[in-house]
Amino acid sequence: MTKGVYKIMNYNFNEIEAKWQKYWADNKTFKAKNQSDKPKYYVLDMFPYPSGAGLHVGHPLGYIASDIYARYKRHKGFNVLHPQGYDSFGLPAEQYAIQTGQHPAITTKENIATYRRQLDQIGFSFDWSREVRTSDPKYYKWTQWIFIQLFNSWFNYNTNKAENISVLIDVFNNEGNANVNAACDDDVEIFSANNWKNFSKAKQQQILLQYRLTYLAETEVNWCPALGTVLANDEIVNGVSERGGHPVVRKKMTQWSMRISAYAERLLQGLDTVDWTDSLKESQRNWIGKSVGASVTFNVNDHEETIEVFTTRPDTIFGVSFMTLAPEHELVSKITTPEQKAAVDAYVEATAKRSERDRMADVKTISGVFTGAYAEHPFTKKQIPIWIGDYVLASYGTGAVMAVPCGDQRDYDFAKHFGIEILNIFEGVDISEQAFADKDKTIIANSDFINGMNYKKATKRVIYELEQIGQGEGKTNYRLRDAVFSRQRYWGEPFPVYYDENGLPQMIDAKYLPIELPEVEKYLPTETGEPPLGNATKWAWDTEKNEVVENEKIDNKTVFPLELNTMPGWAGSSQYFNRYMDPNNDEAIFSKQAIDYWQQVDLYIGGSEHATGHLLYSRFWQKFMFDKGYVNHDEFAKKLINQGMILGESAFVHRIGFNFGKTVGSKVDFSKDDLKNIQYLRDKYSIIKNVYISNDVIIYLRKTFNKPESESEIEHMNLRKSLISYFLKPIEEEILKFNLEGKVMVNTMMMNYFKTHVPVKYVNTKNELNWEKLRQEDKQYKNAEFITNKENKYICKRDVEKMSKSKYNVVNPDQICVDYGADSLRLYEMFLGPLEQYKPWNTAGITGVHGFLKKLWKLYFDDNGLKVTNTEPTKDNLKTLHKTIKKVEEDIENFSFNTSVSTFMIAVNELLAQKCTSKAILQPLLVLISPYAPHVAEQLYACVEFGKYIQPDELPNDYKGISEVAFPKFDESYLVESSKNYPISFNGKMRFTMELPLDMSKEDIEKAVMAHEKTQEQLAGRTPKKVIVVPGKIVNIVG
RNA sequence: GCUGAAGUGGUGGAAUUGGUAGACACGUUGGACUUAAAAUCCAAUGGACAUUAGUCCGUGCGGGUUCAAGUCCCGCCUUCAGUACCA
Repeated sequence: MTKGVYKIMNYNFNEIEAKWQKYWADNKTFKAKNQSDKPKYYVLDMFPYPSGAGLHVGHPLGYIASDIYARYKRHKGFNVLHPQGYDSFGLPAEQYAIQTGQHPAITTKENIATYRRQLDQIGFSFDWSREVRTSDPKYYKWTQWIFIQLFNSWFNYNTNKAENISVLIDVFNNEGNANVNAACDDDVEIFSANNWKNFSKAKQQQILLQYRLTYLAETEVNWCPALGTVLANDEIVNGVSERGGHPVVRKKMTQWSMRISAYAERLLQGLDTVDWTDSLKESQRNWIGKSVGASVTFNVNDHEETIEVFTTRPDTIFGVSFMTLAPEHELVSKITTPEQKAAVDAYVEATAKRSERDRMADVKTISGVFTGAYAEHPFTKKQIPIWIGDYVLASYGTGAVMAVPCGDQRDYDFAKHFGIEILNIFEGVDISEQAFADKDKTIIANSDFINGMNYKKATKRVIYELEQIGQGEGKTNYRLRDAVFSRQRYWGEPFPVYYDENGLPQMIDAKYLPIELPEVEKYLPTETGEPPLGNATKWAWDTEKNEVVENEKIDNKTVFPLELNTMPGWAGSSQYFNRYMDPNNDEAIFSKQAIDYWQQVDLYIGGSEHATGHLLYSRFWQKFMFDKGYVNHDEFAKKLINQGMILGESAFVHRIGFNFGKTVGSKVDFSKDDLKNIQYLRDKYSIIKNVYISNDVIIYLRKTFNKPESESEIEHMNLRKSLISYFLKPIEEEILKFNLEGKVMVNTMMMNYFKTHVPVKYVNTKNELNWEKLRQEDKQYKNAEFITNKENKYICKRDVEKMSKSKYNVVNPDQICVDYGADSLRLYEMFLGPLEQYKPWNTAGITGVHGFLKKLWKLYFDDNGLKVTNTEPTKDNLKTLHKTIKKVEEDIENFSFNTSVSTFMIAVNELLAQKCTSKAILQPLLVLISPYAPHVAEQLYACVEFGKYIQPDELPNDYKGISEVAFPKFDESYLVESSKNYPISFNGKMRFTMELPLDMSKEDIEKAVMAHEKTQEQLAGRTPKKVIVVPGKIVNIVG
């Protein structure tokens, strides 16, 4: 047999896939045009961070789903935009640079090359001409540009949108700031127009900074001096850095912030207009954390200061019996009485020592101290004791609460604990056991002017009364904080900012962008604690030449120092979806024509881990861009789907260890050496190193009977004993050697068990470990001893976990593409289960879909070559095809890709059984399959088209391929049946089926069923009480 | 605690507005082909009882509605994810 013939008859996926991938690339098959008569459709994936580890099988899941949808939409006649790029700034590359000195740009480039190779081999229909990389100066030029736009804007609450800062300056010039209703810092001073005009330029700049959408502010951060960097909360464990265990201190730093809080309400409202999952919307709502209530001002006895609190329950104001301040509250030191000072100071100090984590974790302990001071109730003028307590958080609201023990469980617990009065202001409610927090059932009592009112009415009235006496107003509070936008890192976007002679930030004119990252010797912070950019020698801005110049030229007259911080990871990803529309534009972030055509993302697919980070910041920037008129939608993604994670099946090897007990008794004396030797034994045998025990043996060892009774129990314990004696032998020898006999006891009932991850590639589907190979290839196991079971097999324990390098359970798609092909991989990833669900990966199962593709091939080719003919399709052929069209179309529209794969399998099984060779069936079938398995579909489609086996390089130049062939039209008439196999149930239980015509009347069906011999058999002489006939569905006989 | 998602064979998972539970695969077992292996093909496969016919049980648990419930209602349990002393 010649090789050429061999190729035709068999499904040679490696060759087919490589050739078609090249064909698509050469012909720019998936290049999207910015102008078209077709309707547009924008399908987007969350772009990846190109890590050094490359892709594992979990990564492409969402990309495959979006690719299927994109290809489907092309078949449906849409002009589809389906781009891909890289979120290529980030910490791992910088970490690697610190360790090796390798420039992050180089590692990033290499990693991207790996990603690209891996993505290409899966056969995605990406338009690579639109690729973006966030670390590319051509791209981050526009990230810097947006930063400047934000700097030059402020948020006007009256118009509820961002406006140009010049508008605000005009207002200041005309009337000062008293009537400005803007998102701004808390401590803005009130000034008149005249004041403003007389302020120095520097002072004016400082004031404007308090209004800008991006601004410099003092922020409290977790500073790690040893690492020279700020750490996130979860990078700190027990008060020291997770990495290296260095001390961490709270420190105030001047950093750029983004005034996202200005958009809190619009970010919340906007959620109602997008088709995103409920869980995702819910997390964003939680994150924004809107609460409606009132702010109330309490006067403090004998002090000028007042305490402002926020409450969601102004209706319970007559139930206030004390106030609680956060220990950090600035008033604490001012109002504490001399008698209470010692106690308060001690409490404040103790609180400061506890990390935020500790404080949050410890919810049960009630603690607090009385300050000795009293506030005055705004209505009753009663004296209210002021306490401090760490259940009140300085960072939320005003850091103070009016405590209403009867209506709030925490206040209730606090009051009970310290014996503070608990007033009951609820009609007919017992509060002797717990607080009553149900707003809806509230009827107010003992509350002066609001007695008998419900929650809503009372709230309204109290706010009105508070406003009358000038001690409060209705207020809405948001949990959403402004976002810190500075990072003390090298590998991020530089700010287009220099600092003038007054140390105030100035924006570099947009026409000089990008400001490129400078070269540095070291990627670590400087010795003086400045960010890594502080190492750059050429990092100053010349305002005359408008270029970056050497630091030594800084004279603070025309040459100024540049900003040393860089932007955070989310900067580059917050507008990338719009940049894809026109990614090579040097004149603008995108052309008007491009944004007018593509509008917004129609379908966005990505992981749910970005729910409150990327997806919130992007919405914020999009709303800003909308306010400025750059984009025409204030939500960037119409529909969003979260793909679930693919989990790995980790494998474990086991070790055991023994515990040693000292013999108790007055006769036993332990010398110093004895104690030392016992410690030595404990250290050595608490885990027996290098001895690994098969999991079934471990299960055996773990099963013990304290009082073995039955024969099998006794036998089990005897066997166990002999097994253990094997491990005990060396230990007993050492005990003898140290003369410790009789002084120590080895506990064989309570042993220590340890499990360790072992690379899954050494474990087969029967969970057997190839320990010989492991010992050869992994140094760690070079001298290891493996205790096997009776069959001489070593069995591993398996567990489903997140796929990660550290768990040794990653499965690489490269090998799968080699062994089974990209089409098999694509089908299998979809076949695993619903897109949004978490599911474990099991490579063994891929033979199922691979077998399907081979069967598909056999539908078109046999030993004699192509089988497809122009014969008329049979009724059954048409039925199979149209049933498949219907189901697949519904499935894709519902993103239920797993069920389509089954549908294909059923269709191919049926057509093979029908011995179908009809082109009229077999060609449209390929269009259905094409989004899922594009390579094999393209190949077979071309073969059917030209009536012979044909290679991509033999195709005529004007051949268009399958990608834009119209999706087959579903025709209901082929599915119309004349009869139905009715299930016949008795009392709801199906007993047998009966073939009956569909146009049969209810009465006739009943007659036919009753006449059936099996019906009489089932009834056994009984007369049915009732016969339910649902035509076309079911017959149920009751009685 | 709150919010969201989910509990179906040995495994991944199907099941439209309530209407034949377990589609389609994996795995397992048996068989065919082969010197053998691979590949391929055929058959069986929720559990229990039964020679067969068939019967009973079965979608996390307990109730309910209905001729009929995996699906609807009420009350629980478990798992996963997010979030948290949010005033």
